[in-house]
Amino acid sequence: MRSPGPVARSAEDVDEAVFDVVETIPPGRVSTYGAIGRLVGVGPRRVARALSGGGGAAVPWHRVVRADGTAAEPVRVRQLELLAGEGVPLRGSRVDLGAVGWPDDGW
DNA sequence: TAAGTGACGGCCC
DNA sequence: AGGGCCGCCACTT
Repeated sequence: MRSPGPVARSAEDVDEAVFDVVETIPPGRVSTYGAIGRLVGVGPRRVARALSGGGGAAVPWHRVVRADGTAAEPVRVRQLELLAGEGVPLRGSRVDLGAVGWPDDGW
């Protein structure tokens, strides 16, 4: 029928899937590369690669941080700035995922 | 084809 | 709490 085994999606489709999920993150909430990857069905590094390629102004890339709550080096300053700007509580230069993590542990 | 690289993550010390 | 190691995976050289 459609796909015989491991979902053979094109690289572009994976990017789209990642952007789609990221756009679902509510303002004031923050997710991680690993969490997004789990929802999409790819590894965290693949998610990072998708976001590094841009994606469009509609994609709130700043709501995606590392599993330990720190921001990726190339965008660290800018990202913390944007997060603080939308009311995300920061502990130093680290996001408190226990408080604003998304999705909720139920996923 | 092999080796290097990166917006990562989990484990161990 | 901080830092090193190694595994992962797609892309580049």
